[in-house]
Amino acid sequence: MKWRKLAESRCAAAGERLTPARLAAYAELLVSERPVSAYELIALLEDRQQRKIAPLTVYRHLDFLIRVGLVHRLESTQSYLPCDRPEHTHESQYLLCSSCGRADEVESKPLESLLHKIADQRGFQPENTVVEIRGLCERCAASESD
Amino acid sequence: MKWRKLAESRCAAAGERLTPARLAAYAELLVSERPVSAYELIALLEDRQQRKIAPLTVYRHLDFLIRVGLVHRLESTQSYLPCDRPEHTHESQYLLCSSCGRADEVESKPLESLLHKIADQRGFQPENTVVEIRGLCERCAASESD
DNA sequence: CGACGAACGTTATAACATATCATTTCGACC
DNA sequence: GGTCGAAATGATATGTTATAACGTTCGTCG
Repeated sequence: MKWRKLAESRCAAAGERLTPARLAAYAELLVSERPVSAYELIALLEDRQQRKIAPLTVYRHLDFLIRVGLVHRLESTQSYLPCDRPEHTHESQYLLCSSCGRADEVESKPLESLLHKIADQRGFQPENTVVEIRGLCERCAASESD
Repeated sequence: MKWRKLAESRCAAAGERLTPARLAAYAELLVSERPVSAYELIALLEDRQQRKIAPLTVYRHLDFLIRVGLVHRLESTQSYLPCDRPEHTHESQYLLCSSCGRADEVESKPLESLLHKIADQRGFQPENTVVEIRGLCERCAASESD
């Protein structure tokens, strides 16, 4: 249950309230072993809570979780997943397996500094970066070569 | 009209047919000074041709143009733009200005090799990479600081 | 000219996301 | 404890992005 304290401390740090509904959405992402779309998340929550949930509700919770740094959005698949390293805010970089669907979070300082250098050279002020490498993870690559 | 010959040669190289409808979609992207969404493209084409165009039609044309390497899709904004360097197939990296909406294509070999190195270290076989740096372009940054 | 596959058209629908406005909850302050 | 205001939620509707299914047309090649 370490994740819960972590979530609480992240929210406290951001001056935001971690309500039961927000926590429930976050918990659902945590138990999923791969990124889920907003509508998949709705279905999961409806199933668990046995009641209807409006899309907007879930989108609001996702926005919140992203805002406080507990969740990331994958742009190339329009899906959401808990941040692997929520201790601190950081830029996200992912390896996305097109076969099994899993996402592997990477944190490469050299990559980040290179991205900023590229932007700087063009007088560009980066606000955030999207880095998503799509391909086959080690396991799927091995089984495909059979 | 250099772009037309270029488009033709790209399609010929890919063993694909460049039909009038495909060319029209490509031309429309070329004259737009910023990335357009699929539905914006539909509206532009309908306006120019004075007839209804179904979404699927445009999506097929976009798929085609992407397949032959004439067009790129921006994942973080779900929009499409002509490739700046269609002479050869390559990975795309973009600087996206959140103020004026313009996209600036970058081709950084060091960045590409770093991305591949990161993947390699994890036994990951990349198929394609998404790199989109969002922020303020030089001009917009200058005018915001007024 | 006939057969085949690629491209296109039409209609419908699925998937993803936001707008608006009313209501409730919760913490801060008295 | 009461009440005020901001934040969160709920309900309903709608906007935006993308694909499915199926039939028709068009071009190429034998």
